[in-house]
Amino acid sequence: MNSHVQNNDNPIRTRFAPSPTGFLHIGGARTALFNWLLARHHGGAFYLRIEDTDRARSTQEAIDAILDGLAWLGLDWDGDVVSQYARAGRHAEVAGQLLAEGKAFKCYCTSEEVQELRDEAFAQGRALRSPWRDRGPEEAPADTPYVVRFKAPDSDVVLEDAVQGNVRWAAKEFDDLILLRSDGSPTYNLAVVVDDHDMGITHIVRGDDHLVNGGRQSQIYDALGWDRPVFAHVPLIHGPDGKKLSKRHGALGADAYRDMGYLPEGLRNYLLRLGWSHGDQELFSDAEAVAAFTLDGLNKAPARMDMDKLNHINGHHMSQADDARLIELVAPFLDTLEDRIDDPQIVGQRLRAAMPVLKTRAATLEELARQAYFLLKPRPFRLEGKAAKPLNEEARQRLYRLFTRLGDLAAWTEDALAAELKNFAEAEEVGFGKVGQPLRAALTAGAPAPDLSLVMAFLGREETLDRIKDQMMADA
RNA sequence: GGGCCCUUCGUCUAUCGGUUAGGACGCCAGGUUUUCAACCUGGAAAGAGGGGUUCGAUUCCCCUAGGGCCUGCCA
Repeated sequence: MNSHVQNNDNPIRTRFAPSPTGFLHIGGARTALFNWLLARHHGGAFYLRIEDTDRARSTQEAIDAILDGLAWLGLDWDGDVVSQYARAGRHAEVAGQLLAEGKAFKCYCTSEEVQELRDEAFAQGRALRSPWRDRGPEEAPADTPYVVRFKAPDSDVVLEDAVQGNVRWAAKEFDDLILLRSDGSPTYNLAVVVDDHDMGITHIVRGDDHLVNGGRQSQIYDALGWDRPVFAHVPLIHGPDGKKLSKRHGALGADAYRDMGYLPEGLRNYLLRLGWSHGDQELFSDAEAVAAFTLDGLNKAPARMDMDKLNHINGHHMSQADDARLIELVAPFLDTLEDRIDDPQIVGQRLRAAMPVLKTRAATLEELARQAYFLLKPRPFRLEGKAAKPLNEEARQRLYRLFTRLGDLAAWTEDALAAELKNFAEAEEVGFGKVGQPLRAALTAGAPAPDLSLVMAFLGREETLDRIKDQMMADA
């Protein structure tokens, strides 16, 4: 048990709080996953809040993309989505309280003055301090715009982070940060603290790019006399080169992974193991993940994206997935295949028969479609190049004899077919290759496919015999 | 410039002072073999460098190097 587990009187409440300036990228997806898992593990609640206080950069498209991404990943949130912008009044109210208590002040500096102060602070290796923090309101110039700044405390700051441990900063490292802009709107650090407090958030799991903000926000919690939540700053995901994750290295939206044919549970499992571990266990079902996830397993070092491992893990979940669901999910990928049978009844029949086998052979839905293609190839088809090679005159005559025997076969099952092929090869007094190669060519034209007895079982007697006949009758 | 965080096989990681440093992906070899996969067996592969502390350091401390984050009237 870790020290952050809450008792039943104080259930865990987590949140994911993206700013709607783009899609749900892979790092955000992982952060959301951790928060979701933590809440589900403890039987708590997981909330979604959109940090849209920057009106110029927030878009409805981005909000929709994030919601879609979360929904696809299966990370369901509790309650309504909270808009931070809609809570601006409450933020201003809290800022007013801080002002009244002398923990914040109005700063009348012009942007030029601030720039000068900043340069000076920078040169001295300390954070910015506004001269207005100690001036009385009587000195305030009339009709001059002001911002409300937090009066940075003089004491050092210690953040007790569940992942990073205790992190300490000297008081001079934190500036008098702006709480309310000159137009009265709240800034990030104020809004986050107020919202997390009001929403009853107990655990904040987010990227460690917010670690310093955790220090700043701690000061605000303390100034307000509010209990600080548990902070857990998780390392960011890096690209394969160890540098910041770039688009070509997988910094894609969740929808891009969906379009590449990954299963949500596959991506979830992969993301879970990126920066979190549970002994030697690599593969997790959803139930296992929920049961095993605690903050203890979180790692401190950044992890790199590895598509090979994603493929492997996704492949495992493919083989575990429900057949009917896969048939549905693979449809759009089948549509990208050229020249295929599209009779829904035949397609459905063959896919249902073959799916239990096909799904163990593919890492993604895209690959599953390629593996299924041999089922949907319209006949008659012409063999070309390598695929045509096994079909010499001798092989054609042998195929004819096989054709006859298969036509008489009583039961058209995998076992019966396997036995029949074996018997046939023995009767012909040839190695199985002399039978299998031409037969495979005739049935699949070189397309990837499973064992031949399975191929024939999936295709059915009629289609199998027709495909063989096609090649017996084809021009040499 | 300042502050903070990070550093075990190529990659993801286990190890909570004493291990032949374990597992997974990938890779290599072999097996299976009727295509492509899958699968099975085996193999190569790691504590960034330097100081300490200790009977003993991957593990604790310091320095260096490398990487990252913050230093906005962005979040």
